[in-house]
Amino acid sequence: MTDVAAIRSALLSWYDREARVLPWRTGPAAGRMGLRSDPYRVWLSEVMLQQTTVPHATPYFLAFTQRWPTVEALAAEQDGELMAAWAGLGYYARARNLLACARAVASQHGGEFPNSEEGLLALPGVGAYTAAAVAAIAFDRKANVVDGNVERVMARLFAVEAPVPEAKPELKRLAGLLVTDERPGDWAQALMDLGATICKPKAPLCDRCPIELFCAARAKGAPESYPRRTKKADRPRRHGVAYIVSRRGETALVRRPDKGLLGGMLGLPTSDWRDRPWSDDEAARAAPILAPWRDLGAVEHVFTHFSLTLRVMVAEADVAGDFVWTPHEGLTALPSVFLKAARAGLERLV
DNA sequence: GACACGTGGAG
DNA sequence: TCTCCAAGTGT
Repeated sequence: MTDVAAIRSALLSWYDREARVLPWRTGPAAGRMGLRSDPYRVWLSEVMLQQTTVPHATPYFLAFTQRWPTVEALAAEQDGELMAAWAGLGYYARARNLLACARAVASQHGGEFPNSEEGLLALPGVGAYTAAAVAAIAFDRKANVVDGNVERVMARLFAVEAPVPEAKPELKRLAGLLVTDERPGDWAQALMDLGATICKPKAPLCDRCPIELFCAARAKGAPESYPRRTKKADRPRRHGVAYIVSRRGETALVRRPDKGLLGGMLGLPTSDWRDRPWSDDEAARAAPILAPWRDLGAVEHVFTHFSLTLRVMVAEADVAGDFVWTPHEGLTALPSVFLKAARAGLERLV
């Protein structure tokens, strides 16, 4: 691997010129002065960015850091407030783990994040990637930071023929060959920036790539065909009913159990989500209260592992019950699937 | 190792 | 419309 030094030099130079300005990054000037990023902000950004695009996560990052400037402030927040602030970002286990992690750091680590990969890895919601990323970016520790971007860059740089996910260990090994003690945080971010802006999944911009000359996939003429992938299984469809119980301009919500889909979030009461559609009678029987239900049509929503056809039913009912009553105009801090159902329902209600 | 777990943008 | 997939983790 005589090219290691040349590849590193080319990519780090590119990063020094082209690094994107992102709210969780300190500027290159601060980096040269030896200033590290705030571990809290680095950690928060890394968790938010898991399986999530920069444009989607950015407004949440800004809102969170304004409202909770420190890990202690976050640790002191109520569960429900945190979950509401996370609504719309998806993968809600991240939010539950975020709070658990903040509380662990506050109560067991004196408010300071562990500064080693191993220590970070022990925290809730911090896996191999996030531990390595925070260690490298916030603490300047040498770490092999491997996310989807890095896997793609490695698959192309070395023209790895094995398909992912089978090739993941090999891709990680290859990434490790390029890691040194020099500028670990910048190296990790350079590699990820390259993957995000140049070495994109489709239509990579090879003519702008600083390491094009080293790229085996480019030499073969089909960089976009890496990494090889195995076919994905078809996404099944499920059917459910969501119920809008309306009372004087308010709607009944329920807190979902911590485990499972949309865990810990507020949502509309629903039936089970099953393989077969729901008839009117079945929908009425599965409802949270006895009432004259009106059919308001259906909405479609796609989750990672299934598609959902969700019928929306509405009833006016002056009931008590174990509900969280929320004004119609306040139905904003909900998972997107319920936002979709509530909006469709309330539109058609008028 | 396989699967559960959200969402929205791009092509 | 439809497929892909984005700075992954927990079980």
